[in-house]
Amino acid sequence: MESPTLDELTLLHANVCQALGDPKRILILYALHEQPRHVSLLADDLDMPQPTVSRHLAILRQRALVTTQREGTAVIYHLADSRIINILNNMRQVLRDAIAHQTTLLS
Amino acid sequence: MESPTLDELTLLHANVCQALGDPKRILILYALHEQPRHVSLLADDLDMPQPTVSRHLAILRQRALVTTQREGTAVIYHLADSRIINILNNMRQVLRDAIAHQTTLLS
DNA sequence: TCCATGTATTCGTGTACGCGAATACATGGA
DNA sequence: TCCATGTATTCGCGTACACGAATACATGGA
Repeated sequence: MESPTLDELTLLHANVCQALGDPKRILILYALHEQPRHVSLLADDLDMPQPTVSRHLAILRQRALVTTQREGTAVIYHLADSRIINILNNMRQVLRDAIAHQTTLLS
Repeated sequence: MESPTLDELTLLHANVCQALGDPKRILILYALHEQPRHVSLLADDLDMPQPTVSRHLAILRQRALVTTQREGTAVIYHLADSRIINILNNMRQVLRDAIAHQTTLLS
């Protein structure tokens, strides 16, 4: 494992942010924080097709935002780092404050 | 200004994350945190074409991540909320830790 | 081995993004 | 008004993403 240059780190950084840039993935991360789950259960709970959930989980896994653990035929997904939820919550608060300052976000 | 539903908030949340999901925009935000600047100076400092910087700034402005202030013909861009930098730094730390745990992020 | 359960992948399609190049627009001074 | 400076937008193109549908793959039990 090499130590990445600043540009490489910025690129990885952007990749992680991009992974967060989809509403379904945000819902998935919050759901996994509440309780690790296997794919089908997650699909049921969030009312999404199983292949859709699987694809999004693959992206999150590739970006190291979630981890997996096999259990028979099922694969349990966990949030990789609970600080991710803190980050998401912080962003949400900044967003709420921005809305409160009557920007044109909702147009 | 209405208060958004959970889904609307999640969508706005994703929009903000998506705005962070580009390496050039991350560099722009860090640069603006260091010092508010007008577009051309930012373009010079970051070695990007002026239209490119302008387009990225428009996206960041639309997502309420930066604010503007006219000064003659120039437009000074400011970071809207310094907490954004905290968030980015936190993400970067999580990313560094993930790399240290030898995931396959660099493949 | 065959089947059931659960997960991942492929295919085709429509949409959205990012860019370089060129150009339009806005502001202020002569 | 005309020009210079600085900023925003349009156009065309190539790429990347997200989806539904269908299907392939993996695991464990009978």
